[in-house]
Amino acid sequence: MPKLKRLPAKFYYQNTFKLARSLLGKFIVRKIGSKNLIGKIVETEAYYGPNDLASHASAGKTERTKIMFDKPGAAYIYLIYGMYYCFNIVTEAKDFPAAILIRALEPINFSKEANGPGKLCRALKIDKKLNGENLITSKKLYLAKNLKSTSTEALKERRQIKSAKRIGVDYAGKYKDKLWRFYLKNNPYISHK
DNA sequence: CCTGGGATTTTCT
DNA sequence: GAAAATCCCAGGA
Repeated sequence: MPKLKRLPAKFYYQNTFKLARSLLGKFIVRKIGSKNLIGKIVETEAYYGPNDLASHASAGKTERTKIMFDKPGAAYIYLIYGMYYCFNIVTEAKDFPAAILIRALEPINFSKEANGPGKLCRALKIDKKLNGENLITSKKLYLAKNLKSTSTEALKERRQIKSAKRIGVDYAGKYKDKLWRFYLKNNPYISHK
């Protein structure tokens, strides 16, 4: 088990695309009762700004999407296809809508599959009750890094980052082919190749 | 390898 | 009333 340290507010205050890459190799900690479920992030997707047609925020600020306009470090969680929740991390300054969808985790101390945004939320028991949760202060859900990771290990992992088209957004016009999905090359837990 | 459909419900038009 | 940032299963090539 890696020794983990919660990521500070500062971590979330960086450009969305940089952050989407920085998140790879970091850990999600989900506390349920006295137990922690821990997974390593291996795949992310960026949704950026009011013009990105793949983003919910392109339709404007609504009851559902208002969290995307919040400050960095908020959790945006929504129900998709009537069955699955998706977990996102809000980025960019207040009132600029952007978020990063966490698409896949490598399970560290649990056995359920988490290779896909819906499966990930099912495995970590993330639902709408956690929508708007502040990841910087929350006791139930937060992000962390490996305290013992050396700089050479971190560098090695950085070199494993690949980018690709986002999944399931063929309707998004000129935004559908943006290479805004990021994943760790050769990691067996990513949702798509 | 690929394509298509069903499950299930919130959200927006 | 249709669509949706998904997943799983069946069937065809």
